[in-house]
Amino acid sequence: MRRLSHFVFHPSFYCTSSRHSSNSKLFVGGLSWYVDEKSLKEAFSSFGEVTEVRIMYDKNTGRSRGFGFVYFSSEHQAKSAKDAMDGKALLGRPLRISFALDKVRGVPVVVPRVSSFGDSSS
DNA sequence: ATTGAGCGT
Repeated sequence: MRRLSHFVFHPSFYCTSSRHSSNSKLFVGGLSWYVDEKSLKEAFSSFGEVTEVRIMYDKNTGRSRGFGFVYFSSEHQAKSAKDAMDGKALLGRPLRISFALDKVRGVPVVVPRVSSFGDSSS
């Protein structure tokens, strides 16, 4: 028996501490440059509850970059949608679905709180 | 106007 990679890493491997990890976030690529968020949501709503759909658009031309992100209510739905829609085609183009990374602007930044005003030496 | 792997404010 040829044993392929039985090592299935959890998507949570990339996130060490987060309320909403990437396990519920799906990176959808290979999208057509004419696909809208609503169309993508409609295409993924059949596999789970899509809470949010974000497609990256170009800042200059305004066209879609051909990739976006799909937010699911649960990891189960995201995984199911990925396993179901990954490899399929939308608007004539095959979709590339994978778990999104933890790229978020709201990074927990540590703010040094000065609780003592006795520091007069700047 | 076009192009086709990717990971975003």
